[in-house]
Amino acid sequence: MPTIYDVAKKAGVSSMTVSRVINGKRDVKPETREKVLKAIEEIGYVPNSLARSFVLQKTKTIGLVITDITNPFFTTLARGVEDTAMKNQFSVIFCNTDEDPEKELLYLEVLARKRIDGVILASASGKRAPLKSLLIKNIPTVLIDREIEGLDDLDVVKGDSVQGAYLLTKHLISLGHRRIGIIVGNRNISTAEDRVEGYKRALAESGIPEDESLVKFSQYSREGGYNSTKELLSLKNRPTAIFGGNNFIAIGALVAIREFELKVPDDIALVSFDDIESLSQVYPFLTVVTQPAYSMGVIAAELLIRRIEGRDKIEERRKVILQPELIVRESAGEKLAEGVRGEGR
Amino acid sequence: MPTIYDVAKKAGVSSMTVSRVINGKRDVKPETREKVLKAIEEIGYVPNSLARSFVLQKTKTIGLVITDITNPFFTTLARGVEDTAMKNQFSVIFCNTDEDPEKELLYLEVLARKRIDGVILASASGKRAPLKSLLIKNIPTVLIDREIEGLDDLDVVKGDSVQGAYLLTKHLISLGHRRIGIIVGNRNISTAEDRVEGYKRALAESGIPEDESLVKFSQYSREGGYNSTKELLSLKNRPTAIFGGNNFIAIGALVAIREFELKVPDDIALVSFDDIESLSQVYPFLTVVTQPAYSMGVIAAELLIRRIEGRDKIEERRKVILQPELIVRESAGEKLAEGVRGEGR
DNA sequence: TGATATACTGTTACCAGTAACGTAAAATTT
DNA sequence: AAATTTTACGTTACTGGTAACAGTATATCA
Repeated sequence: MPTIYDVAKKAGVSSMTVSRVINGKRDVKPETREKVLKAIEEIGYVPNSLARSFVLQKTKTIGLVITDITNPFFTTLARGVEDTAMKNQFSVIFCNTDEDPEKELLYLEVLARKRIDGVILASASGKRAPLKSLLIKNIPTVLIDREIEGLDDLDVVKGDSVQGAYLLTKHLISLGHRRIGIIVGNRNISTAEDRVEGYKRALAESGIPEDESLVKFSQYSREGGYNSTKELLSLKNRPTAIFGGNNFIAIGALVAIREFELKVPDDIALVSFDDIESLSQVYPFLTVVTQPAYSMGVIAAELLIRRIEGRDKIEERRKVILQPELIVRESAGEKLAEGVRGEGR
Repeated sequence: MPTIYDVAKKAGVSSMTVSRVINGKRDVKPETREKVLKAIEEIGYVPNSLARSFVLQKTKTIGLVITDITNPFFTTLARGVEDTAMKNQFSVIFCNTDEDPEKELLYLEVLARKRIDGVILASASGKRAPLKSLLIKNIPTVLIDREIEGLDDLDVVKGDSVQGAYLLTKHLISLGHRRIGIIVGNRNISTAEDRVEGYKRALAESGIPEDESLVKFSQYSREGGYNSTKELLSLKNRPTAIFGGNNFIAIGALVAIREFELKVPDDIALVSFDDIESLSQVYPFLTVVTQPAYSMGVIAAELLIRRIEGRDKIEERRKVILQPELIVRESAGEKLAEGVRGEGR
């Protein structure tokens, strides 16, 4: 593969002149520029950003570490990150951790070795933070969706899980539900705790006593939703509504509910944190709280890139909290509820 | 950031010895290895793969160029690619072209500059192939999902679109439909042509005359599906069934159908090429032909990596064609159809 | 016991760019 | 016309690894 020296020789100039032409620097006579451009064309020269990155100590690449690109929330978020990166001439390396802290660590190590300029991280590690090692190595990092305890100096872009869960729970309560099961992810993950907190706040506000058997810290996955829902449905005093802590949990819950030969919303209500766009467009059924995933990705990427480019040198740590939105559809039995509420229950 | 020389000095050895330890080469005395490992630990050394890639001329990175990660088909495919890459210690840079050949070209240029080891490409360019320039530069490439005319020497992994469309059309015909509208992507894209071909083959086999007004080369997007469906529904002689050329088109079609205040499947049948997993789990309604997207990603990545590692030196170009599967659900009016067929229509 | 093989470690050169500095020629100022 | 500035280049050194080769010390062999 031809190098900058091949071009230089062909054009009868030094490699520095070629370098200047490629990088659009001034200090090159127009005729010289033409000569060089022609040589590049003829030779079919493609600059080697590897070498460039190596001397400049910047790679124009960021890492995106999420749990699963297959989750529509992260898909959309990833799209926001990529679009923004692209706009700023950055590339994105993407990594799926599957909620496995070890895999996360492995990926971060790889990314650090590649000397990426920064990381956007939806961490699976939560409280235990072995990844500290990495972050200490001074890679600019923006946490997304989830916070990490003990790393309070990092930028964060996330949704307001407490408020979202509060809204959703309130909605269920307003429809007459008093026994509401909630299923969230692993206790280590900040969103899991936050969503339970919002849920409990709504209960408290309505004077409904907490029942720990209705609160399931499980996994943010279909299996998690499925298993925990079966547990909830097997309770002597079965809940009348289930709050799926994310979209995958809600899907798993639905499968379990179907297995119990129950109907949503007639026999049991089901709501979800995070929408599933492709579903809602076809079948606007699930009542959900939705987060601006795309914006989240965009904002995180912008923040990170600004940090990388050093435009934010003086600035303090940033924490961006985006507000969720309640979208009422049918899965909580809204129509039925009209009547229930009408009876002044 | 510490370098290999810092480690070497600390351990009292040469940089080569450190290099050997890092890369697990033999020829290092156990005690020396220990010394080096200790120094690495103490200094917090992270190898610089940038420098390594630079001298070794390989980056352990592949590029994944698709049209839109937001499309569940590509999401799943991407996951297959990433998992396989990860397993082989490769990273993945991902790129969304939005079916824009210029963006595609831009990305390929960036990837070439980064000296990635290979590309997996779902091209938006189709017949015009400006990307030839890139491929000529000898980057191992595997085409995925779509072929490119004139580039017959590249490996391909794709679904059998002709067969898939044939199955789906046959199914509609078996349910009594004779006027079937089909909407696919841009004519440049191989899957668009293939799907129309399969559709026509099924029609011909059943002695149904072609009607070009029922064949829409549009865009593989919701808007494409939406607009073309409106056109189809505005025909004097409206089709009784619509074949969405991919999942996004089907979603757009559904929106348009709803706007016309038509019911699926009572007033009109709708089928789709490519499933939408999160939808079908919640609401198994759409009758579809589905492709093994994950496997497609895995196979493409394996093929590419084998090529990169040179294990396939002698081997000819590979073409892997995966078979689609018809999943009959409700959106083509299957139950109703029983009756229709019963009447021997 | 000397010759030869083996195990281990170091030296040198190179990968493809760019920053920083240097310099000659042209342009401008005095 | 000489001095000074500006323009347009070139030279050198360096980025952090590794391949290839070169030792040296120790083990094995004839």
